[in-house]
Amino acid sequence: MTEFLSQLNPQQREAVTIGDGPLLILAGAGSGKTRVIAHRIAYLIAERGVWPRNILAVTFTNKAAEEMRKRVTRLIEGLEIGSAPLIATFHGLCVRILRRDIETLNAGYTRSFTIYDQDDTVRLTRNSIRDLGMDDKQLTPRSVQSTISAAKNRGEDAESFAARAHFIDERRASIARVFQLYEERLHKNNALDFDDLLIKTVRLLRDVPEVRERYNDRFRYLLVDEYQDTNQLQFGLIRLLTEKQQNICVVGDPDQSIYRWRGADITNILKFEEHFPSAKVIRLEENYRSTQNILDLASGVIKHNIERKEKALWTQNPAGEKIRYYQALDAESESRFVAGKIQEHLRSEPELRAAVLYRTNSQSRVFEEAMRRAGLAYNIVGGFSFYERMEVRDIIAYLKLAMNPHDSIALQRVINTPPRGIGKMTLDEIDNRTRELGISHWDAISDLIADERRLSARAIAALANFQRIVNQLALKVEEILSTNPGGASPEEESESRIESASPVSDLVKAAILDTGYENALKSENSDEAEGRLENLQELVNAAVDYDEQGAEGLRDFIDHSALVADTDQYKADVPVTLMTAHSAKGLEFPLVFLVGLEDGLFPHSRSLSDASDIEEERRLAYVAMTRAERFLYVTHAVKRRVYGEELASEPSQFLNEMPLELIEDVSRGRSWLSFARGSHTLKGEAGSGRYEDDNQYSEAGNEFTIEGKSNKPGGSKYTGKTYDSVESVEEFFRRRTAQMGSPRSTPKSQGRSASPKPDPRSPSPLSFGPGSYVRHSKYGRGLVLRREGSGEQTKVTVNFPGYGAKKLIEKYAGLEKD
DNA sequence: GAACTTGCTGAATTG
DNA sequence: CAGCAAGTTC
Repeated sequence: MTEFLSQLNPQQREAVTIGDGPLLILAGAGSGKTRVIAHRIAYLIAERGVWPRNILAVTFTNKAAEEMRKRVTRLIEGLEIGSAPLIATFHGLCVRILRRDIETLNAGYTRSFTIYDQDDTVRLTRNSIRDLGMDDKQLTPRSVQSTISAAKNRGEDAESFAARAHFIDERRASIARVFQLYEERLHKNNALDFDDLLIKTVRLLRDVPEVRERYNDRFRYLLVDEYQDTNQLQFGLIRLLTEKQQNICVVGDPDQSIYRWRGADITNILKFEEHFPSAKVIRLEENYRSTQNILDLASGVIKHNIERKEKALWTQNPAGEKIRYYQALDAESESRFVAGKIQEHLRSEPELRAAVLYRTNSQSRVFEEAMRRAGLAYNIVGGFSFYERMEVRDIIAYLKLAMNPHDSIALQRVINTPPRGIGKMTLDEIDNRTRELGISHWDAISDLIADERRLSARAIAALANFQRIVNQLALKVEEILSTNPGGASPEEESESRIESASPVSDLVKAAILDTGYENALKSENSDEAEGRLENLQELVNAAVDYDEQGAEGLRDFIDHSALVADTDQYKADVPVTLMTAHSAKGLEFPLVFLVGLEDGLFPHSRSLSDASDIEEERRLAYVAMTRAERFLYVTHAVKRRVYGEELASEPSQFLNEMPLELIEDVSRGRSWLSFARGSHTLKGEAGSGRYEDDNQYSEAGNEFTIEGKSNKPGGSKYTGKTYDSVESVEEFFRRRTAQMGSPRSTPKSQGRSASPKPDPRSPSPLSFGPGSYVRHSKYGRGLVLRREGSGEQTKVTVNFPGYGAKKLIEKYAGLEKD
């Protein structure tokens, strides 16, 4: 059984076989990270006699968990083992623990709590804002919810948030009030949001020693994947779970930390050895995935991060093809290029799998269309997943309601879906009642029906109808619950019961039929309704998987629908996969297209103002590039529609950070790259000197510690020219203007690119067009990159050497012509 | 009360 | 260009 060790290199083998105690595996991209975890699990079971149920492996995504499960199963196939190791996502693990033990927390939650997903929490936030008499236009539910979530992730509760908010500003104080009401209502509804899943679990383990003890005994070996992305709460969870045994093995790569915005704390991995003093550290630095060229390209980019420790990732793979670069006119032509290239590759290698990686989900649509036109089978990961479809969520809401009619969010969602004559007036009345008596919406309905005076007979009838529907469904749930006690001992089960072979899917069917949902769709008679019906059929199919678990299965099924956010299980045999760079983490493809490499898109505009945000973007680009095994294409478009408006877009700075000698230009006509090359030789700098590091860091060895944020560079870190550098931008504009003048340049569309929208209305004397120099009192001399808006709101983006690009309101910036 | 129309504002990444 | 909310009409 040790034969599987022979497939590993010495470092991997050590990581797999090393004994108990804390272990940190620093695994570069493509170094066989998942493989090592899977092997370690198998090794623990097969060679060290660890009981599988004592092993817990935690991942971030369902996809990763799935993959891990598959690999482990393959490795331990044929062994006589009674149980399987638990491989789950953080959230999945928490649900599991809470479903069992939350009541011991004595905080008023019951084991049948509901999970609110993003959609639910935003609704709840909106309700809270309104009920506090605030304006949900000034305080948009979405942004308030994300502020709340960020606070919860920092470990702040409503009270401490409020205490601090007081000193900040009015807006913050308002959010604090919403926060409080939001929490109150979650609690009243016996509901937990995603953050609560972690928070409550940590609290449970912290406050209830018996429970902590039990899980410490149960999970004697804990393995964590993508450790660089853990946040404070997850760290807390890990520490509590390993308190006793200290058998904690984490795997991660600081260069692939891309979830800071979600509270991920990179110091978790950087300080692992401080947190677990007896920790051993193993580095995996040989890359098995990519060609030398791809690796060099990715390294060339990630090198520009300052908050980083140099790492020696290497490969024995051949240099391979050059990286191909394409400059497209717009998003459509970009997608056409990609589809065309995929076809070309498939012609010579029909088995090749391709991935198209973009920064934002909204980019997917164009590619989807291009694939369809090209007749390429594709699938999309992320974006609107199956479980986010309206009709699917409606049916789930009915099921939730059947299990817990006091779930007000679910109730509000479906009380009049399909339309059954419960209108605004009636709903308002229910709301009033709810508030007056401090009861749930469900109770308010009974109350109003009994009252008779407050509503018209017609409204009362409609409410009674709704009540009947939910009750009927609840009754079915109860029936099945009593006849199919999932999880009960087998003997008990075998006697007297008319067991349904398909309890869960039957309930889903009932929720579709008995609520009038199906009829409403059928009578619509449209293609859209047709599609929805198909989706619901699909939902029933999905439920079948849970039938064998009996009644417990319904709970699991509903949990699953909340926790499976990405369209998991992208079929590996489909030739093309479209997804965000984030979703691609952990995957690999022979052929990769990294698209939309434009300033403001990738790196995303929201990150431009903050240096460490840019660094995270760069890591994201690094993740994307290192997904490629053999062929990598990088593309960008010259213009793109944003908000339905066509805007000129500049090449991403990341393009300029790529070692240009590795790149082959396959654009039609002159491109940014030919410009970049031209300027390069013009300056007569030696190719190798271009990205020279004056590195204070690369020599410092392989300590994966951050060199402190104090890295105030006297200048920028490298001496080469970046896209941002004043000279290169200047040259770029010169080139562009020259190009535009030439009669052979592409007709009409190109005229807009150099200066987006010269506004005819405000020929202000203070207008600084792109390409001109300005002087700022604080930042000094800079070059105008872009100009947008008009009149009072004219904003200019100016690049100041040493400070980076700043967006300024022209009117207030006090700029002078230089 | 429901269906339709207009008008407005606002998208990053995920479990 | 969306998705949503308020306004309008039947």
